Amino acid sequence: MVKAQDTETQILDAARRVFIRKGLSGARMQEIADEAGINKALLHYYFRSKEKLFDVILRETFAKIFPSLPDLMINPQLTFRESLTKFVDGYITAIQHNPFLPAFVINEINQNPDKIAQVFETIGFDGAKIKQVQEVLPQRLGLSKEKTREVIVTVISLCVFPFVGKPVLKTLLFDNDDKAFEAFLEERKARVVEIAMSMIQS
Amino acid sequence: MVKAQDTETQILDAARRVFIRKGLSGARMQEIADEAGINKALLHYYFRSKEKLFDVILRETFAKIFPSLPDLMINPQLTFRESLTKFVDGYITAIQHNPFLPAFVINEINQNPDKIAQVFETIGFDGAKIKQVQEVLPQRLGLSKEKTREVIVTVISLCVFPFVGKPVLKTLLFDNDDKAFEAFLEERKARVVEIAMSMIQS
DNA sequence: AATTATTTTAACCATATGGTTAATTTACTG
DNA sequence: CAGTAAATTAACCATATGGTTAAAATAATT
Repeated sequence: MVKAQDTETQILDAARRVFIRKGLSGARMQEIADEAGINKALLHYYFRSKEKLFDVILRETFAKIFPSLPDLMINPQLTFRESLTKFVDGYITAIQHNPFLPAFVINEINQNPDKIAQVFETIGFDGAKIKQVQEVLPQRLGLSKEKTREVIVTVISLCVFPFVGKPVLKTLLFDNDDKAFEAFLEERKARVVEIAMSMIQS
Repeated sequence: MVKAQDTETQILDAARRVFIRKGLSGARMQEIADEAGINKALLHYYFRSKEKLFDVILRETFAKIFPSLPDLMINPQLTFRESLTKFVDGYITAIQHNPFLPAFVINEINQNPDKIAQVFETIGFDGAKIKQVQEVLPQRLGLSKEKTREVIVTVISLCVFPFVGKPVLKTLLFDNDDKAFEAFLEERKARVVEIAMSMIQS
């Protein structure tokens, strides 16, 4: 049983790469097996079916892409501005390391919205925690529930969209210059905080 | 030849629905044929292959989702605020009528970024027009090229992201209340303008 | 009406694909 | 080391899938 854990990990690594690149319907079990350097039957031996394997990856990816939003409010040692800066910085940096995750999640969730409930539970975002976010954050910001939602949607939109829209934005605004686009994302971290703060003050 | 045009339209209507719902790899020629109420061979008779049919839909969809950005600057009778309001309003409304287009475009373009050049040309966004946007708009706003990009990315992010992130946002912030989410989008039209304007003034 | 051209369909075809199985190899245990 | 359990593989299988074809139906032309 020395190789068991190892094989499982190899499969997950390969599956992650292939699923994120091609999506559920675009991925091929044979391709995953090849990329893992193992026999295709092993995929079923360890994970039973394509769907099951996919679900593991989807949940795992979800966990990566939903950083602890609660951190935004739970830490009372920091001012809100500091919390927000930390959040935006960490979030954009995380996506920079996995730039294809957002498009992957968006696509698969839109394809199968019913999965969202289970997936959220898997990562510990149950109803209780959701309510917590919905109630504690407005209190801390001294804003209405509605206004708080505005701020959250704004922050997330600004952090995530540039990554999913990258091919188009790069073509339209950056003359396909990768370096320039990366630099832009870097500057954005501070800018997003400014935009959000100005919403709160007004 | 009375039915020719009609059949072609029926195929396109069906293909649009299926491709946008399932994407290129998820769509099935048989499903498109069934939805169009015709024999599968007709799909190939009219459009040769799945890819060719898909490309027609992708280009068409692209045209829908890239409204005349140039309008933002060409019309000098309006103040910039008025232009922007018109743009944001029109853009969000357009997406409201086709809420799945953004996720579709994002997914397919990320899957195949090389297609972006041809697709852009098809809708008349050639190099010349792109340069025009990049140069005229900063001039009109009295901002640097960089700052102008910030504003554009912000506006597009804020307009588009809520639609692609809808399942997640609805669960997380709106207790899955569709009505509430729609109302939020409606309010957003004005809010997005405010955010963009405050960026310009500072 | 007869002939020709176009449109439509049913039946196929080759291949791809997710999944299974029986046998083989490797690792573990007494 | 023999025997058992777990891991791995090659060969299959049933079905789905994009695409083709030859014949039938419909429309256009003379």
